[in-house]
Amino acid sequence: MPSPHPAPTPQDYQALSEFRYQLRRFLRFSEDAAQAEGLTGLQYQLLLHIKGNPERDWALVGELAERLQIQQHGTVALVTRCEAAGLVQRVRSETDRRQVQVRLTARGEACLKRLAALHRAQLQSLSGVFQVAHISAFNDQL
Amino acid sequence: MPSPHPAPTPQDYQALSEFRYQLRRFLRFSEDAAQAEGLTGLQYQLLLHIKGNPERDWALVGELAERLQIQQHGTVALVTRCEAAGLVQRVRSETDRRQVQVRLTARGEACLKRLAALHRAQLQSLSGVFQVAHISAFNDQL
DNA sequence: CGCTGTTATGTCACAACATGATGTAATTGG
DNA sequence: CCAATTACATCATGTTGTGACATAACAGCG
Repeated sequence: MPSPHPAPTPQDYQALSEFRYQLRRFLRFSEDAAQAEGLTGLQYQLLLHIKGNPERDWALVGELAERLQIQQHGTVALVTRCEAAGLVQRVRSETDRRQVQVRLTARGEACLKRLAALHRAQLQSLSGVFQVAHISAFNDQL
Repeated sequence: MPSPHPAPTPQDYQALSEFRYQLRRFLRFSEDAAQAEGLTGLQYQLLLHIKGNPERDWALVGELAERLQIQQHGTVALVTRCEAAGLVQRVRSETDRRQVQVRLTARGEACLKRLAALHRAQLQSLSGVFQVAHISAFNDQL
């Protein structure tokens, strides 16, 4: 058994290509929106994951690394850039002095608020786009 | 009117954060799968967009730039790296000698075939994940 | 035909990003 | 109290994406 998967059909290639295209278009929108606020796409995502935690208004470096799916030391560098840009603030944990709590500054919060509103609107207008690729091309075959 | 959008709710932030998290997880899968074949995620996408064209078995640099949503000269560099890796081949167009047709090599085609099969399986198993974020959290409010 | 503007690709320098290798301080477990 | 682990950090390195710019080929027009 050389391959555990059946060979992709021409329709598979087309659907995968279209899916990645739509994905890139959304990420491009996100990147451009972030840059209009003076930040990068990654910096926006970092702020988003701090604010997106339902339990606390801060996040640990390691938690952010998991949400961003990058290495911890990549996150360290990103937090440093965000801190230099005045978007977040490092606070040493009282209970465990190894930990660093990353908190939003007022400026970070304001940027995030505007960007999140834009993204919410964009995703609402895109409802269905991401499904199209895999539902119509893949699930139809099931 | 300072803002054309209503302020995001805590649920909006959570849903946006979760959506980007799932997106990153998928992209991480894609990146890892590509690296297991010895290429990068971008290189896989380039191959995919060549093969994903229903009309031809090649693509112009400019067309690839649009599908990848990056600048043309960024695409030039990517094509050069793919060519160096033996995945694609540049062919000057006969009809318009400004144009360069990017074609898959046998090796590129083989890598792509395996990666596309993996991605198809992964997306099938993910059916619903991308919807979850914006359908459940956004569309419910409409 | 020759001039101009546009299109398609390419080059170069630069900053952001992601990783591997490695380090340091704080906490935990025996 | 020592060893192992955890959390964060630094450094050097390679990839990536962009802006500024260059080159070559086509297209339209007088």
